[in-house]
Amino acid sequence: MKHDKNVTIADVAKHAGISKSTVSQYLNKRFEYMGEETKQRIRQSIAALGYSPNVLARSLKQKKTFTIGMIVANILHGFSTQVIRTVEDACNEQDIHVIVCNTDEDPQKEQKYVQMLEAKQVDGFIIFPAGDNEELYRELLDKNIPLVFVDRIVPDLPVNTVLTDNEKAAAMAVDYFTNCGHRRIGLAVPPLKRVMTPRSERLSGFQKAMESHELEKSGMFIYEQSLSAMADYLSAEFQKEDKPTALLASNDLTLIEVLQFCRQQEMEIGRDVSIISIDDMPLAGVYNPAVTSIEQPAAAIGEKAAELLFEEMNEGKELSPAVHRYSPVFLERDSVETR
Amino acid sequence: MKHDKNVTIADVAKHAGISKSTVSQYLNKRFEYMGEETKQRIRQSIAALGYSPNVLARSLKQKKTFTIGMIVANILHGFSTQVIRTVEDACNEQDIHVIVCNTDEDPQKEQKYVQMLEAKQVDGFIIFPAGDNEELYRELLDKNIPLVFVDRIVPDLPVNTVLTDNEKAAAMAVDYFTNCGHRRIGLAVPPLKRVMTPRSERLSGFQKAMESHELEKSGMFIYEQSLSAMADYLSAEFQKEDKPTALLASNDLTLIEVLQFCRQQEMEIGRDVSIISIDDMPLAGVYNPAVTSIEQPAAAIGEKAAELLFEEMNEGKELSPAVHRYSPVFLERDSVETR
DNA sequence: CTGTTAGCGCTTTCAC
DNA sequence: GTGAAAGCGCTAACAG
Repeated sequence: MKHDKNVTIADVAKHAGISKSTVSQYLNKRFEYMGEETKQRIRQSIAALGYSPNVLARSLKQKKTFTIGMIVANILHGFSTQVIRTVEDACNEQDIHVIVCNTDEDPQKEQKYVQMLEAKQVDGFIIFPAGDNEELYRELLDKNIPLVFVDRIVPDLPVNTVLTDNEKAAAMAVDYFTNCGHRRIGLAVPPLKRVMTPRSERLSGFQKAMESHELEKSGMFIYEQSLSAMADYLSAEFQKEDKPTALLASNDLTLIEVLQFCRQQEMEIGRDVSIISIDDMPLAGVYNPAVTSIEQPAAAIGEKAAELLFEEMNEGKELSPAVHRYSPVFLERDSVETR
Repeated sequence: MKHDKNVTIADVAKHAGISKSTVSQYLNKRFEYMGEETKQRIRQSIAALGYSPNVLARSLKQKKTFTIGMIVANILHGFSTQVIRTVEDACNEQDIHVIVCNTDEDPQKEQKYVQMLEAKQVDGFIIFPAGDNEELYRELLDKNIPLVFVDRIVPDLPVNTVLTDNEKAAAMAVDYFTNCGHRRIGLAVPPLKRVMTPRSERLSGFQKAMESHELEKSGMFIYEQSLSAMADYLSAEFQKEDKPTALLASNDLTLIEVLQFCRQQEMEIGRDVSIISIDDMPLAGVYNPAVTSIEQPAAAIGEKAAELLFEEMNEGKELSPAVHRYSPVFLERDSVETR
C-alpha cells in the first residue's frame, strides 16, 4: 500500500478532453500559441483531479533533477552547519533541493556518497573535501559534473574553491595579542594530518604573523594535539616555566578543550591567560568573560559556493576556476587582557 | 554540456552479448538461475564501460525513490541538528537519502516543501510540525504516505510522534532546585503561541512540579517573553524585591539570553541566581560555572523516528500510531547553589 | 537460465 | 494551436 493517488498527465488530458502534450506544454509554461480556453480547462482539470506532476519522470527525460549534493567532512563544526544553511537558502530560491551527506572525514564514505548521488543524477556537487580522493574528483570533472569545493583546497585540480582567509584569521589574532602587549603566544591546533587546509593555513598564518613581530624565536608555542588529549596536554605544558600568556584556539572544537583546560587548572581567563578563538560559538559571546572570537564568513562562503555552482550548472562552466577567500570577522570581547 | 557519460544498461547488455533484462536481474541481485559465466561477463562489461545505474529510471518504475524528506521547524536549535544527524545515520545504513528542509516555523514554507518533496516522490516524511497545517498532514495520510512527527504533537491526527518527555524535564529541574533549598523559582520561556508542544509542556510540567512542592502560590515566577527582549525583561524583573533565587531556561536559545542577562546585571551564577537549562549546549559544560543542564535524548528520538518511518515504509503501517516520549538526561554541574 | 515485451510519467519533435 | 508518436533508462512478467 503505497502512494495511491496516481493522477498522471494522461488523466488530466482526458479530463480536459485534450492531449497529453498540450497539458505538458501548459505545465512547462509554453503558452505561446495556447488558447485561453484550453489553459482554463487544463487549470480546472488539474485542480479537480488534484494532479501534481511527477518530477522523477520529468527528470528522467530532461536529464536534470533540480537537486544538488552537498558533502561535508565534519558536520560537528558549527561552520559546516552554517554554510549548509546558506546554501540551502540559496537553492530554495531556485526550487533546487539539497541532499546533505556527512563523511566524518572518511574518504571511503565520501566516495560512496558521491557515487550514490551521481546515481541519483544530482545536477552538481558542493563538497568539503575529506581529502585523498583526487581520482574521484577528477572523474566528476571528466564527466563534466558541476563541482565546487568549500573550506579545503585540493591541489592541482581546476575546481572553484571558496573558503575563509585562514592565514588572515590567525594573523588577526596574533596582531591583536601583540597590540595588547603579549610577547609569548600559543596556538592550540588539532593534528595536521592530510590536506586540512584551514588547520595548516592557520598554523602558517600564525607563524608568519609571529615572525613579522619577531616573536617566532622564543615567544611562539605550538600545541598540536588531538582534541581528546588537548586539555590534559595543555595542563601539562602550562606547568612549565616557559609558557605563553596568550592562547589562540584554532577552531570551535579546540576552544571547548581550551576552556576545559582553563577550568581544570583554575586559570582565570584574562588574568592568567588571554584567549582568542577562531570560530564563534553560540555561547562564546556570553561566556565569562566573553570570548574574543574570529568568525568565519560562513554566509558569504555559502552564497558564493552556491552562486559558482549555479553558474557551472547553467552556463557551460569553463569560467576558469579560482580560489575565493573571504575575510573573517574580528569580534572583540573580553578574553584578552592588556599587559 | 551535461553529464555526458550515458552508459546505459543496454550498452552493458550489448557489450556482454546478452539481453538487458539479464543485466537488470544481475543488478538487482536476482542470481537464482544465473550462470556463473554470465555473471562474470556482466561484471566485466560493467567495469569496462564504467557503467553506473540510473536510479531515477529505476525509481520511476519501482515507485520508490529511496529518499525521505525531513522537515524541521527551527534548525537553529541544536536539538534539531542532532536529530537530523541521527536520522541520517540510520538512513545511510539502508542506503536511503535524506532531503532536509527548514521551515523557520512558517506553515506556508512547510506546505511548499511538503509539496515539492511529494513531487519528488519521496518515500516518507519526518516532520517537526510548524503547526497549523493539519489539512496538509491529513492529505499525506490519505495518500498513505509514511509520516512521523518529531518534537511536536498535532492533536487528533493518527501519526506516530516521538519527542522528549518535556514535563519530566521541567520537573527534574524543579525537583533539583527544591532539593537544593530553593523556594522561589523562575521559568524563562519564549512566547507560547500556537502548538509548541515542548514549550507548553515544559511550562505545565514546571507548574505541576511547583504545585507538588506547594510553591505555586508565591514561589513561582514565569517569564514569558520573546528571545530578543528576554534579557532586558529579566533585568527589569530582577530589580524587584519579589524575585526568584533560581531560574530555569526552557531551551538552548533561552539559555543564551539568560546568561546574557546575568552578564549585563553582573550577577554571579550560583551565588546570585542558580541556573538550570533544558537543552545542553556545546559550551555549557565548560562555562563558568558549568551550567547544569537537562539534555534532550536526541539520538534516541532520531533513531526511533527513523525506525517508525521504516516500519511504515516496509510493512503496510497501520501499527496504531502512538506518542513516544523519551526521558531527558540530567547533567549535574555547578550552576546551582544550595541555600 | 535468458530474452521479449510492455510500460513507469513525462517531454518533445513534427505533422496536422 | 494541438495531437501522435517515440523514447528517457530501467524493471517485471512471461515466454522460451
